[in-house]
Amino acid sequence: MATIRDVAKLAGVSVATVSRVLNQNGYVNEDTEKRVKKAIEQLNYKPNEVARTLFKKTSKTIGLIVPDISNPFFPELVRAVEDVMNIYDYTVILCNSDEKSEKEKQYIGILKQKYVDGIILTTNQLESDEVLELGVPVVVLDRPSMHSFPSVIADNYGGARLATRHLYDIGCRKIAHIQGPTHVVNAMERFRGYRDEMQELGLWNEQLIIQGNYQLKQAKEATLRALQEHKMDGIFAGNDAMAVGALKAVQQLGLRVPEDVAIIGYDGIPLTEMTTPELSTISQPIYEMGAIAARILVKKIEAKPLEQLHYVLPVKLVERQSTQRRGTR
Amino acid sequence: MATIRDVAKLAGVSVATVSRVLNQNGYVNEDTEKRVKKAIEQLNYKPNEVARTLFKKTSKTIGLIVPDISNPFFPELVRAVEDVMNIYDYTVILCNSDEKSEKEKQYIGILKQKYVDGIILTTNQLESDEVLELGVPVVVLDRPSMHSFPSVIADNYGGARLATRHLYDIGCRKIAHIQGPTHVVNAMERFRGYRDEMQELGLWNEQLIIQGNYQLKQAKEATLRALQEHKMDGIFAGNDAMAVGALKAVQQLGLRVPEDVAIIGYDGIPLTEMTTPELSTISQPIYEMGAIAARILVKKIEAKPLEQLHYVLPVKLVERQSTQRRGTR
DNA sequence: ATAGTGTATGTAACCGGTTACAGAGATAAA
DNA sequence: TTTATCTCTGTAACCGGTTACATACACTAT
Repeated sequence: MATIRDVAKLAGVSVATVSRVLNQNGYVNEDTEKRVKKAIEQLNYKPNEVARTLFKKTSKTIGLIVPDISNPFFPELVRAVEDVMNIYDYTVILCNSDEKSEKEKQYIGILKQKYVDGIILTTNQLESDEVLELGVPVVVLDRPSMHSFPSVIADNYGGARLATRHLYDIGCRKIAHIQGPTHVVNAMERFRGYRDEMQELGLWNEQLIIQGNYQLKQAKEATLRALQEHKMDGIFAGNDAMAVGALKAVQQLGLRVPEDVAIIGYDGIPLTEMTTPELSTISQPIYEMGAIAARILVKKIEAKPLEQLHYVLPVKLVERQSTQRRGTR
Repeated sequence: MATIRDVAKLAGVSVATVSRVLNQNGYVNEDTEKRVKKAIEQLNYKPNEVARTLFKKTSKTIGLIVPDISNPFFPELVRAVEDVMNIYDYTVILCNSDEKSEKEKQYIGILKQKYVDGIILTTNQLESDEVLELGVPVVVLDRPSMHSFPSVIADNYGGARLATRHLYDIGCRKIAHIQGPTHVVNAMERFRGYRDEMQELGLWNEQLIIQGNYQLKQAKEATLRALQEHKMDGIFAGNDAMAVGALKAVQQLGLRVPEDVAIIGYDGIPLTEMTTPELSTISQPIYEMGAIAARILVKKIEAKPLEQLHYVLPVKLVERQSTQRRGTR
């Protein structure tokens, strides 16, 4: 690999001049510039990013910490971040934390050592102190913001009310909720939305709460048990995977969806279009969330002002077959 | 951030000694080592990876180029790579190429500038010259190897024969194949396996080939048309997404799966367990493929000998409801 | 004639590590 | 006693860029 000194020698100038040509700053004579450019071409010279990083203390790289890329919610989010960062010439280091603060801390340490310019964090485990101290721009994604970090989330509370209300509107009166892990903030927000809506409708009943832990299998098992113990005609699942679990449970007991039990999920991952019947869901603007987080991070890195610190994006009710009923009931 | 010189000063030694302590090489007196370690602790010193990289020309970072992380085949693969690389203290830069050689080339250039220690490539577009010249260890994943690069793939040809044979075994005689893009090598391998098996069974009929382009929607449309034109009692889809498309088409026409038309997919992504009926599929050891590719890359980086250059991993028939028939026919 | 400004380029320090090399003391071997 | 070897440590060059500073020349204003 050619270095800047090779280029300088070939062009008959000093390294400083080559650097000036590369970075388009300082004075350089037109002819000199041409000579340098020709030398660069001839040697197929590409500046060494590492040397540049060492001096400039900016690596054009960011860290993206997600719980688990193989959880179907995250690929689209990651894709969005990568797309936007690519536009601004940043590279993305992907880290899977499994929601373990151990791994998160470890990764944050490594990322700092590599001089990343910023970090996008999808987590709710990390004690904020650790993050606060890290001296690198951070954007919190899909989890409520800690302290003063910019954050991007969707309206979990509102979405949950929307889902619950939708089941009511199509005629459901015994509406169960399959709940995600109690330590995950967005799961609790969705639960709150469900509870408030149910109370307002005068339908609240604690027995209609099912624990699904955001997992298909657990949701299915728990729904099977619940269906045998209590009557219900609608299920609002805290995420789409659990909605599939519920769907399977209902079908396994010989009940029809949506005729006997209507089901609605949450997230709007592609999977919801693949089941039979297709699942209604509250769709989050996943790609947009990632894209906005990335853009905010770039702004923070470049020390530009943010128009807004906390973004709460609207969600959308997507009606599909699993909540399609003929008016009456 | 403290530097090695800060540590040296605090411990009353030279930077060379600190470096020796850090890297456990050269002679260092026990007492001195203790003093240095104490200073490191006190300053919470972490060596600057960038400076280290510049000198050593190894960044403990690799590049992973996939077509599109939001394609459900890849998250598990990426996860596997990340997991294994993490064990060996490597960090992973994720790149989405969209199968465009433009983007691939661009990324490869950037990765080189960042001194990545190796690259895992999931592609079939890149002209091998470009890759050959890049002077960085490369492992080719999920696509047949180019030249002398190590490669990890699953047995596409054998899997396709297995799928076709399975449909035959459960009684199907008019077995259609939904084909992936003709420029994608593994799609063609699967087609070849289907064709050879069909010819051996004496069932070969060109009219039973459906173009699905690896896309759910296109597969569904094409299958709808095909079902109206030709009789068929079995469908082997080139990937799972297209199998879902076929399933939807069959159901939309009021036919039953598996009674009227049996369906089998390919890949074994989690989605196949979520449909109703659940989809039979040829399951590739996705995680293992990623993990092996990562391990090979580490070996190449560390210049250790490889036991094997080309890995062709076995696939597995996963029988689910979509091909479940009562013996006779 | 002189000072001031803009243009053009080079020298060398610097970023924060690693390591070749040199030097010094201690110990063992001849 | 001399020499060789081992242990321990420091100095300084190096990795490949960037940039502060110095220098030099051309041109303009006074």
